[in-house]
Amino acid sequence: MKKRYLVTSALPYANGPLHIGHLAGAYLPADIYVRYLRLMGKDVVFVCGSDEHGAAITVRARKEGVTPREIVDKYHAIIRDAFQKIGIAFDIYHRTSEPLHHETSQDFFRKLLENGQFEEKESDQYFDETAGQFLADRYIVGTCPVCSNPDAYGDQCEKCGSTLSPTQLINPRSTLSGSAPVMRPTSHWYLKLDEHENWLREWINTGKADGKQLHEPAEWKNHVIGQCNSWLDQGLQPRAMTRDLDWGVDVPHEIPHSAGKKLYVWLDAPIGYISATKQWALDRGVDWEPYWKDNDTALIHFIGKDNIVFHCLIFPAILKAHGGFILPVNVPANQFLNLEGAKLSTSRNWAVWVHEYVAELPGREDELRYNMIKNMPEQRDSEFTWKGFQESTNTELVGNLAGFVHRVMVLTHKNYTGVIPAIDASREFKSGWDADTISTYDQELHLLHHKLEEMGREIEHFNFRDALRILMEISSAGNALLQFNEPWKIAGSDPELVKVVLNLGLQYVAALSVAMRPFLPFSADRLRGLLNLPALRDERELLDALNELAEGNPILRPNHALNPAEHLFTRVPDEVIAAQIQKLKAAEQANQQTAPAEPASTKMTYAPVKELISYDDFAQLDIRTGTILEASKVEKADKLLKLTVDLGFEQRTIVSGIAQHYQPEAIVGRQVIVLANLAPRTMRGIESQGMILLAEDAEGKLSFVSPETGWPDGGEVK
RNA sequence: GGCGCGGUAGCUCAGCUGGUCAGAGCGUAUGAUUCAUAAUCAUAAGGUCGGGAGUUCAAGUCUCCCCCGCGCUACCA
Repeated sequence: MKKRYLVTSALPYANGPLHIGHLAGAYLPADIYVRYLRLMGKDVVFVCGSDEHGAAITVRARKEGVTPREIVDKYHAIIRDAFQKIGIAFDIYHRTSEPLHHETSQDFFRKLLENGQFEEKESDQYFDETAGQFLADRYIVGTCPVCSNPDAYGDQCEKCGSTLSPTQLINPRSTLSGSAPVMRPTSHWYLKLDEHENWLREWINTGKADGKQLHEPAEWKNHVIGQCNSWLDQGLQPRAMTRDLDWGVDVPHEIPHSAGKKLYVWLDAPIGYISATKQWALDRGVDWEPYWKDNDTALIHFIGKDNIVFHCLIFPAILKAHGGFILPVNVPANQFLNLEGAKLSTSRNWAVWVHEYVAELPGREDELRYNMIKNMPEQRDSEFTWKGFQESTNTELVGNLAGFVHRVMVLTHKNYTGVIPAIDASREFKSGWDADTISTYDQELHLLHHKLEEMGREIEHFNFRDALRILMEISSAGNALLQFNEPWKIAGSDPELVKVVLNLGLQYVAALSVAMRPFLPFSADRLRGLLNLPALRDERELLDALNELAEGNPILRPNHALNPAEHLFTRVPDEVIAAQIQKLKAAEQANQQTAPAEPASTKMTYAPVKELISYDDFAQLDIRTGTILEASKVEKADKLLKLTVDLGFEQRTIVSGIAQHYQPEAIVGRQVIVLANLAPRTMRGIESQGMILLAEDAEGKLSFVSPETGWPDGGEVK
C-alpha cells in the first residue's frame, strides 16, 4: 500500500442542490473509502468543493435576475450543508471562486503555455452583435434538432438530454439580447491532446507510463477502461481550453489576446482539487506538494460515469503536460442511480434532494446511506425506491443490526448488571457462523478478525456493496450465536456458557461499532456511547481492533460497564413512505401539466428577420421546382436521405436531413422546391447537388413546400 | 450509423482469466424460538443466465448475428 492517499470527489456544480444520485455516484463511496483508510491509520486527505464557474451559472443568474455570485453563494451553502448533514467527511470543502483557486489555475495555464502544450487557433463562433460579445454554448438557445424543444441550449437539450453543439440548433438566438447571433472569428488556446494519445493509451491499458508501473488495469472497472478506449480509438483532438465568457478564471492578463477570455470550466474544475489541497495544507501549516507530486501518494478520483473521459484522459494529460504531478491510481467511476423507474432529473424535479431528506427525515441519515450503499451503481445503473428503502431499513437495520445489539445488551444487563463477564476460554459452544460447528472463544475471535479483514479488502477494491454485506454477516452471525446457544434458557443451569456467549456477542457488537463507521457514521457514534467506549476519532481504531483480535485479545475487557441498552434504529412507518411517494407523484403531475402545453402549436418561436438584401442578391438564387424520383436512407446516418430529384432538364442527387421526418417510400413522387445553384457538398460520401427547401413548424418539424395542384419540373421560383 | 457498458430467481443485484457458477439479500412458504421494536434462527424456490448460431471434452463465462436499456460520438448545405 502507498504511504499516503489523496482522495477527490467530483466537484458539484453550484447551480442546483444535491440529490441522491450525486451521493451514490461520487460522494458516499469516497466517504466510505476515506473513513476506512483513516480507521486503518493511513495518511489521507479528502478534498472537494463547489464548481462555481461556467456559463450555466451565468445563464441561471440572468434568468433569475441576480448575479452569478448570488447563485453560487446560495448553492454552495446548500450543498456544503447537505454534505455535512449526511456525514460526508471532507477534510476541506473548497470553492473555485476563491482567489487561491484563480491563482492556481492561472499558474497552471501559464505553465502549459510555457511548455508548448497549447496551440492558439482562430475559429468562427456565434457572436451577439447587440450585446457585443461572443456567445458560449449556454448563451445560445434554439430548437432542439432531436426532440424539437424550442428552448434547447447550445451544448445540450435539457428536455431530451441530447448533447448538442450550437450549430445544430434550429433558429439559434442569443439569450443576452434575443437576437440571432452571427458567426465571427475568435481565437482560443487548444490543448494538443492528440500528442498525448499514445502514452494515454498505454497508461490506461497497461498501467505503465514512462516505463513505470503506476497502476494495475485489472483493478479498474470495465466501463471505465472501455469508455477511455472508445475515445482513444476515435483519435483525440485538440481541445479548446478557453472560452469567451464574463464569469470564471481569467486567462492571465499578460498573455496576448487574453482580453475577455476565461479558462474553460473543465480545465479549471479539476485544478480545483489542487487548490483545495493547497488551502487545506495552508490551514494546517503543512506542505501540500507531497500529496500531488510524490510517487508514494495514491491519487483516487471518485466520479460518476459522465466524468470518465475527463478524469481518465484529459486531466491526466493536463497533469502530465504541466509536469511534476502524479497520475490517478484509480478512477472508480460509478454508473447512474435511477429513482422509482425513471432517470433522476433536476429540471423535472424527479429527485430526492439531500437537503430536503435530512430536513424531512431527521435522524435517519444512516438509513439513507445504508440504502444508497446497498443499491450503489457500482457496475451498472441501479435503482432507488422508497419501498425498498423502507424494507431494508426495517428488516436489515432495525431487525437484524439494531435487534442484535439490543438483545445482547439487554441480556448482559439482566444477567450481569451490564458488566462484561469474565469467561472460561476453554468452554465450548455452538458457532454463530454454522449451527453444526462446536467452537471456542479464541476460534471465534479469529473468525471475527478474518471477517473484518475481508470487509477491508472489499473496501480497498471499491466493492462497497460487498463490504456492507460482510458487515451485516457479522450481525447475522451474532444473532445466530444467540439463537443456537439460547442463553436465556440456561442462565440457571449453565452460567459459564451464558458468560462465554454474551461476552463473545459483545465483542461482535464492539467490532461492529468500529467497522460500521465508514458506512453508518452516526450510528457508530451512538453505538460507541451505548457501549461506553471512547468516541471514534477516525484514527486507526479499526487497525487497533484488528491487532488486538490478531493477538487473541477481546476488544471489550471483562468488568467493563455498559450503558443502558437502546435501539440504534427505528422502523420507517408507512406514512413516511407514502408522503415521499406522494411528493414524487406531485412532481410528475406538475411535469405532465406543463409538458403538453408546450408542444401545442401555439408556441412558435420567431427568428428575427435577417438583414435587408437587394433584389440582385435574391436573383442570384436559382430556385426550381422538381419531383422526387427515388429516396433511400443514407447508410450510417440517422438523419440523412439520399434523393434523386427530377428538375425536368436534368436529374440531381440531393442529400437532405429529413430522415426523421419522412419515410423514404412515402415521398417518392412528391413535388418539391430545390435550390439548384448551391455549391455541391459531400455528406457521408455522397455528393449533394442542391438543397431541398423545407418549412418548419413550432415543434421544429420539417415539411416540404409543395404546390396544391402540381406544376412542371424545372420551373423557376421567383 | 459507430463505439463503450449492461440485459442472470417475483424485486434489487454478485458471478475475475471457460470446467461445484447457476448464486446473495429482500419478498414468499413451512418449521423453530421468545432474550429482543411480530424482531431472531433453520429449510424451501425448480430462473433454458435477452434470442439464435458457432468454437470446445466443457460456456452466463470465448466468437459471430439479432433484439432491448444506458452512456459517448457522427451526419443534418
